[in-house]
Amino acid sequence: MRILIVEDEPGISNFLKQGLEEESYAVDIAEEGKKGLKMALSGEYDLLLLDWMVPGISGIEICRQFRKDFKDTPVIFLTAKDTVDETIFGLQSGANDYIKKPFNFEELLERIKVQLRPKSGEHSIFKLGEITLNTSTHQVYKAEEEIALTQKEFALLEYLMRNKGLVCRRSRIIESVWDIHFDYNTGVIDVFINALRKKLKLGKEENYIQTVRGVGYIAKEL
Amino acid sequence: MRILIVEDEPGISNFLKQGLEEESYAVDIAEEGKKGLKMALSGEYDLLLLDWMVPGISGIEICRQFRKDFKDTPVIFLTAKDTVDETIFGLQSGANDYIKKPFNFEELLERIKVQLRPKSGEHSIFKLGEITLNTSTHQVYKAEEEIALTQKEFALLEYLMRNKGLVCRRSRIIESVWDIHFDYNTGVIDVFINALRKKLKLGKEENYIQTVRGVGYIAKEL
DNA sequence: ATGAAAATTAAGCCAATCTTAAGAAAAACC
DNA sequence: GGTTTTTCTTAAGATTGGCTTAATTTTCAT
Repeated sequence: MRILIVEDEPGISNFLKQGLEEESYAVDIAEEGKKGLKMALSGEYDLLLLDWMVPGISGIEICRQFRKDFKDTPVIFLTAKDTVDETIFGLQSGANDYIKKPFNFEELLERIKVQLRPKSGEHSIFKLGEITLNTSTHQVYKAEEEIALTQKEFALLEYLMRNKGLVCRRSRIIESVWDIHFDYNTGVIDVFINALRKKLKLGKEENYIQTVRGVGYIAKEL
Repeated sequence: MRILIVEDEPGISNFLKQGLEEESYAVDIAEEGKKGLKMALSGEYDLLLLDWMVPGISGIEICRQFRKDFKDTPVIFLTAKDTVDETIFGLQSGANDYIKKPFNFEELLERIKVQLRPKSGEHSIFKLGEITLNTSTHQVYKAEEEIALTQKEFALLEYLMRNKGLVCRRSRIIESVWDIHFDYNTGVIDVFINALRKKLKLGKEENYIQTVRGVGYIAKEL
């Protein structure tokens, strides 16, 4: 899941970026309005976090422009203002939610999850055979045993399990998990798939993570 | 732990009742708003599950009324709606969480546990291996020996022990222990973790406080 | 059998964390 | 009020462990 933050205060944006990345979202930051709008219109993002006041174009204007092309991508405003009028104005310009600064990170996270849930059917717990992955506690179990995974391993497994039963193309994986949008002819994915299979002890009997030659990988029940 | 469900569809409420009882919660059901509010106000319950739409009084109104008298009892909304307004109203009326129908039972269970966790802190004594932490006397023991901790050290250890077995993200720690809601890329947490490990004499043999690279820390039994 | 794709392994680099120490802030004391 | 003591925070160097690359081996499809 990719999130774009349009916010000119590095303190806030970096805090958000770090926090959200710990929740395994891929996060980009635009510090200025025009650039933010341009990036948003690229269509690469699943959710927008807009500051009300940014240099260049205002958050409202970005939202309105963005809505012309993207009807379904959720937009959340970060706002210092909390008058009813501003709020209504923001919602009318097409925002899905707003949160007042200073905000509690967990609340923001909940709201982000709510916005993304309808699209992705997000649950914090995913299952694949006897493998259980819990995004909120960042833990993975195979049967009763806890499996220690690194961040990238976790993010990759989460991506595969989120898309259980669907073939995941290498290009998509590298985009979502690594946030790379250009050429990717390295073997990173292979290495991490390898690590996952090893740590999860997936033999030929239980190859929950199968390779789809020339395309990518698929996580599926046997 | 007693849970009250206010929900008019017998299918859903009975499903919940059965599932929750298997998890050894005591569950009562109110099928109608006014009765639900009355039962809730009896003060016998540790948690409320409110359907958004019930005959009589709406879930929101129940929540609001209930909050007047009970500030600490968690309320979770079961809602078919997920529009912005409803969500905001729900949270503003004092709900602690909400979950959208149709929901995953395990997810609901997780959320219930999260809400009830702080209450189990009423015991005020937490244990982690041979470490004992008593919030009411503000004392920490390792085996028989008392360990003198400073405020922040104590707060950090308490946070970790309250969340025993769960990965604690750095962003959450800095929010809960330091009350910092913005940029936090200082090494404060590291320093205090270090101090804790030193004072508690945690070597590689008994690393009750483990670091989870890129995410945070976890307190767990070995 | 052959070439392309994927699996596997090892090694260097880089970033996260640990550790230490010193300065700043707060609390306790006189 | 000022001094001392304790605690908190910052910063810098050392260390660890994860990420990535790249080279080699294996597998697969034609």
